[in-house]
Parts: sequence; structure tokens; C-alpha cells
Amino acid sequence: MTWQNASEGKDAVATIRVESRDRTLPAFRAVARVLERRILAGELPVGESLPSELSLADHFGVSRSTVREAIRVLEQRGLIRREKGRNRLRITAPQAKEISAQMKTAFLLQETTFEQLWEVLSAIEPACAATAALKATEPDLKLIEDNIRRSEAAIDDVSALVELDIEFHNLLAAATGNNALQMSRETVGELFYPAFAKVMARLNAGERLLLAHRKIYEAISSGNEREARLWMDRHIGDFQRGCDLANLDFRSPISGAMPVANHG
Amino acid sequence: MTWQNASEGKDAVATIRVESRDRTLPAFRAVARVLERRILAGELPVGESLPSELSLADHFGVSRSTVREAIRVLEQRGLIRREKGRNRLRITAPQAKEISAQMKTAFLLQETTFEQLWEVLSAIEPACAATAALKATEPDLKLIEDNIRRSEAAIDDVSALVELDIEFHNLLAAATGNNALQMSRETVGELFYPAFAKVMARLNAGERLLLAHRKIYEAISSGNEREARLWMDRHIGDFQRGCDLANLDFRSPISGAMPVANHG
DNA sequence: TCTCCATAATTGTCAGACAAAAAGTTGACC
DNA sequence: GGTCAACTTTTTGTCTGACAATTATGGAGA
Repeated sequence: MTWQNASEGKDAVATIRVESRDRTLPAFRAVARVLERRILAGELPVGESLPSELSLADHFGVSRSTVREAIRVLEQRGLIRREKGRNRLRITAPQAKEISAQMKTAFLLQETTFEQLWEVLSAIEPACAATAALKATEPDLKLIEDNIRRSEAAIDDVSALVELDIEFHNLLAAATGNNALQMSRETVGELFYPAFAKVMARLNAGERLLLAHRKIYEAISSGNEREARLWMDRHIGDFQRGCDLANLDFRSPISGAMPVANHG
Repeated sequence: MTWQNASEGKDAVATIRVESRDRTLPAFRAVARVLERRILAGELPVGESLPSELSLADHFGVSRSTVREAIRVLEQRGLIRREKGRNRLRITAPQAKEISAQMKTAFLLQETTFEQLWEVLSAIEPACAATAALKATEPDLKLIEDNIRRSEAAIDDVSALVELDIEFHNLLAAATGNNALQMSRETVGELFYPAFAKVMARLNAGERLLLAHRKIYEAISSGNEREARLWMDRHIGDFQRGCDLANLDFRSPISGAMPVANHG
């Protein structure tokens, strides 16, 4: 399929025309849909760069503005990305980050509570730990070890410790080698863990957190699935208890000082 | 903040100008960002309708094309939606459906395997069942009961049964009253369960599936958290065993005959 | 008050324009 | 031959103005 010389690209034009003239679908959506299909089908392989707006417009028989709107759609879907400094659009697979950003706004606007996020994490994190115990490689272990070492050093710096806690759990997820697992938990974790800065600050619970991390690391590095799950269960449970002890409302929405999502 | 009479909306204009003239950010992104902030901050409340493109353009001091591109961004983020038949754009909270659509493409392009999805489900679904046992209301139970009844009627229709299976698990998730839980599992389920049409077809496992659904329903309706979790564990485990028995490769990517994602 | 129609507003699309940034080309120079 | 700077062409981001088709709105008439 040639993008450069538009003269013979009649098929696609026809497709767009048919769909858009049915008025069921605006032209920019039709274009976006066709492009998405081609990307998903591998006709436009990930890593390649998209043709220029003008050639796309020619090819589809629509105006450049229409193509641009279609591009915005695909971009937001994570199928296309423009790298800074680069001019061309690159075709990409949607990344956890973008999905995560979208889920964040969803959670914020839907008044999701800490309890709800906790329910998700208390299901996923132990499974992560267990899987990590089975699948973690040497480099994974090294990263986790390093994280624990840095946590030890930052034991009195609450905000640093929170960052490191998030990182710890992300590293576990990465060690499972399971993308789906990672994507499912990333957002929830990012929204959840910062909230417990308060808990830890009030309870001085850094040592307890570190103990759990150490135990989990040991279990994973020795391939002990059961032990990894067990300690993660406790670790997550600690959060709930800590919340109670610190007298924080577990059932309040997470709307507080949340960082504003950014547009890639 | 007045949208209609643009003459005095200088502040926003200035904001956009500063940001875009810095060249760090195209104008349409700046507009999208400002609108997103206002929505998240509740200044533009969910349910309200967005001003017309022209008044937005006036307000921000940009052209209509620019506003349109910004709108495409917000639309794809799920913060704005146009209802069919309606002309105006309504402000909305992102729904599970849209996030789910995005995750689907991510999973497809990243060659996610059945095993990986299964790992996620085997963590989340039992938790769903357990929580549902604690929180399900009468209407929730009615819906699940009805689903089971229809499944009984469709016991010989594999494709219908798959649809009903997906629905069953979605109903459980809904019964937890936990949005986060629902969003976390919806996509995974939608991608995963259809794959087992084959398994069920080969093994004639409809009865076994139905038994599990019935047991889970009973546990939930009697508030038995432990039993609900237990049967869901078995139910999910069945999938894995079924896969083995049917000699399907658990570790192959889910790229096969997947429905093409559609643009809302 | 309710219904129906003319009028106004809004959306989807297009064509053409222009400055600024990136990419591609050329040619001088080492 | 290889390198770098100047020049040209593309491409992007933005704007203006236009038009048909659809949707909203205000009144006239029942």
C-alpha cells in the first residue's frame, strides 16, 4: 500500500466515504478506525513512522484537519507517539503509563475510596509476590536488593520511603514478567501508596515496612512462593491496620492532594 | 468564568499563550490540559455540557481547529462524551469501557499470553467473589440468579454460554460495589473468557461451569465469604485444567480471532 | 399550554494560507 | 572520501473563512 502517491489509493478513500456518508461515523473517526485496524493487524508495524499528514489526507481523500483529528484520537489511544525533537509520528504499543494516567482520572472522578483500592491490591499484590518467587531472574533480584538497601538508608525520610515503597512493589510486578499483572496494579499502587505516607509518619512504621520487604525479598530469592505470598498478605494487611491505628478514614475518597495527570 | 462572551476571558488566553509560545507545548495540548484540570477540579462538573467550540476558541484565544483537536484528546481520555442525537458534548467520568478498550489494544500489541491473563484473573476473581459475598444487595443477587437461569437454558449453545460466563463474572464484580475492582478485571476478563469457548466446546464442560456458578451464587447469597472464594478458585482453576485437557497452548499470545476494538 | 415551523447556533468538513521546525541536499573545504 | 555549513523542501502547528447538515430555540398559531 503506497502512501506517497495518493492517486491510486482509491480503495481506502471509498471505505472512508461509505462509512462517513452513512453519517453513522464522522470521517475523522473512520480514518482513525482504519488506521487502528492496520496497526493492530501489523500492516503498520510498531516502530515504523506514520506517513505525513498530507499523504494520509490524500490517501483517505479527506482534508488535513480531518486527518489531524484522527491522529489525536490514535495518539491518545497510545497507538502513536511523537518523540520530543522528532517530527515524525512513531507507531507504538500503548504503554502502562498512558493507561495508568487514564485510570487515575477515572478513579479520581469516581470518588474511589482507599478501601476500594486496598481491596484490589490485597488481591493482586500477594499474587505478584508469589509469581515473582517463581519467575524472578538475577537482575530482578539485584534491583529489589538495591531498593531495600536504599530504603534502609532512607528509613527516617518519610517521603523518600514512600517513593521507595512504590518502587519496591513495581519491581516485584516487573519480576513476574507479566505485563498484564503490571498494568493491572500500577495505577492502583500509585494512587494508594502515597496515601500511607501519613500512616507511616504517624506510626513510625518504617521498620515494620522494611521488615516485610526484607522477608518478601528473601522468599522470592529462595523461590519460596508460599512464603512470599504470606508476607505480602501481612504487608498489605499492615496498611489497613495502620490506617485504623492512625485514625484515618479508610472509606474516604482519594481526592486529596493528588498530582494532576499530564498529557504525554 | 464566562464562556459565552469571550471579550473578557483574557486570563485563560494568557495562560495558553505563555505555555504554547514557550514551544514546550502545542496550543491544542495546552487547551486540553487546562480543560482537563478544570474538569478534575470540579469547576466543570460531570454531567454539565461543554460550551460550543466557538466560545471555547474565543475564550482561549485560539482557532476552532485547535479547540477541536483539544476536544479529541479529552474525548479519548473519557472526560467528554457526545451522546448520539445530541449536539453538545457532555462532561463525564471515564468509564471502564473506554479504559478497557485501551488496555485491550495494549494487551494485543504486547503479545500477552493466556497464562498471563489467567494469573491476573486467578488473583482478582476470588477476591471479587469474596467481597461480593459481603456486599451484594438483593438486586445484585436477582441479576446473578437470572444469569444462571439463562445459562441453564443455553447449556448447549457454546457461544451464548461464553457471553453469559463473561456476564456472570461482570455481575459479580458489579456486586462488590467496587469500581476499582471492576475496572481492574473487566478487560482481562473480556479478553480471556472468549478464548475458552474452545475449551468448553471440546470438553463439553458446560455443566461443570454451571455447577461452579451455582455454588458461587449460593455462597454469595448466603454471605459466605470463604465458600465464595473457594469455589471461584476452583472455577478459575478449571480453566487452566481445561486448557491442558483440550491441549491448547496456555502460553500462546491472545492475538487470534479477537474482535477489533471500536472507537466510542 | 402544547405543537409546529422559521431562524439561529453548532458540528463536521473542507480549502488554502503562513511561520517555524525538521529533514534532506548541495557544495565547499579538509 | 568524509565533514560541516548553507540552502531548499517537507512537515507540523496554527489560523481564517467557508458551507452543508444537523440540532436547538423562540414564537405563532391551535
